[in-house]
Amino acid sequence: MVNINTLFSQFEPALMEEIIANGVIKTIPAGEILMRTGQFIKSTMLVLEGSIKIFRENEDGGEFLMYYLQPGEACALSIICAAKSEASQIMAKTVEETTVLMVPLGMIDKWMLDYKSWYHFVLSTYRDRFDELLTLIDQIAFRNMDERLEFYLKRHAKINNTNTIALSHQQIAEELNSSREVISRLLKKMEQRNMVILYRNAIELI
Amino acid sequence: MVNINTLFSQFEPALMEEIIANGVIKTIPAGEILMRTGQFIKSTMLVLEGSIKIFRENEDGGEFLMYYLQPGEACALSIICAAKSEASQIMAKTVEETTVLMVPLGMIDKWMLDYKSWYHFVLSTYRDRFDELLTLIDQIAFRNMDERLEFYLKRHAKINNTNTIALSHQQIAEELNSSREVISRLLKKMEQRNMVILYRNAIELI
DNA sequence: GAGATTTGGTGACTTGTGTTACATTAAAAT
DNA sequence: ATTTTAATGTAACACAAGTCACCAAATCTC
Repeated sequence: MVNINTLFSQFEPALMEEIIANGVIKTIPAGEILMRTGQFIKSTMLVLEGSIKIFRENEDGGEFLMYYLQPGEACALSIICAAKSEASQIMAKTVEETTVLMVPLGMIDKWMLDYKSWYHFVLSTYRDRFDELLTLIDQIAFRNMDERLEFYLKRHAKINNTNTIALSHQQIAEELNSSREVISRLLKKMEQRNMVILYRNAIELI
Repeated sequence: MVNINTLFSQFEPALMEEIIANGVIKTIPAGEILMRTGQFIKSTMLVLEGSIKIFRENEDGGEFLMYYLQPGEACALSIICAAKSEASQIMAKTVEETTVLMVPLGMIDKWMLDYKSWYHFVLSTYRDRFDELLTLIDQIAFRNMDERLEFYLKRHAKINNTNTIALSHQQIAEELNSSREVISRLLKKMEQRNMVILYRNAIELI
């Protein structure tokens, strides 16, 4: 069982009680789509365990990575859309079995006024996602694929707290909106420069 | 004199009074830098007249366009940047003579709790900028330069409410992080397809 | 174990776009 | 009016990255 109090220790006790009273804890298997482009958002969620990938789908079904939601984080877009009851522009999918706390839309507005810690949490969530998008724009606007790949691998390693990235070249290519051959080629070059060791379905950073 | 009441008609009277009491109206000449990468922000601003360009500077001084702030809009980033001690990666600059209403940062938090219309305004500002960044990511991740140029011209025309875009090829190239020759080439092709008419320092959309 | 599928490696080619170099024309400055 | 500067046109080339074709090895399925 996840300890919500530890994960969201910044919340004041009264807010925590309300969250527990109004929220629904749900465990979702890996690879499930949580939000589809154009879909209306009925509730927001706080991630308790696992991780959620936020991405944009291209014409060929490639899942262009925007960022990951980790435990202790919330979906910024759902909070914003909640206020306006508008359709989402992005897709969300669990990358592993994930436990979330679903919070009804009505509560979000209410808590903003009632709890300073919630207000700061929401603003900080929004700020962090904004920053993440700025970094992404930086990458795709100014960096070549070799730099983007390196950045991607390092970030992946950091998030999963390991030096071994368990992904196929094909999966990486899709998340970077590139092609398998290009990624294979660049990875081989990185291996020759002793930056990585390549295995089947795995890449070790050194 | 600009009519603040018309521009921000959604604000409740009490809020409007506070805005007028606490805000400072300032007119800034064209081409002035309002926010520099890494700068600390002391106040946020509501645009009353003119327009402000939000962009990212690349190594060569090119001003990669993110979006424009128009009358009736506020700078979402100023709130975001203020709370973060780390360097903001964006810059803001007036594109024409611009009148803004400067609001001390302390007021922003306060009004969020006191005035529902302010709360909705700020959240809606966030949401709109987020949307704008998503559209930008879409463009640079999935579109070729010809499509991006077309999108850029149409948006520019729409914002300025005219079919004639008064920009040099060089300026356009910088905002799209491309080069002058490439833009000239693509514009010529568009002219041959009867999509535009090219003048010196101006492009007419047809 | 045989065949099918997934994953990765690689060479040849194509395309989009950035670069270099220089010419031409319009506008501004003198 | 002449000179200077800024804006635009264009050809030739370079390079990153996408595509095609095919192969080899690992893994899964029956």
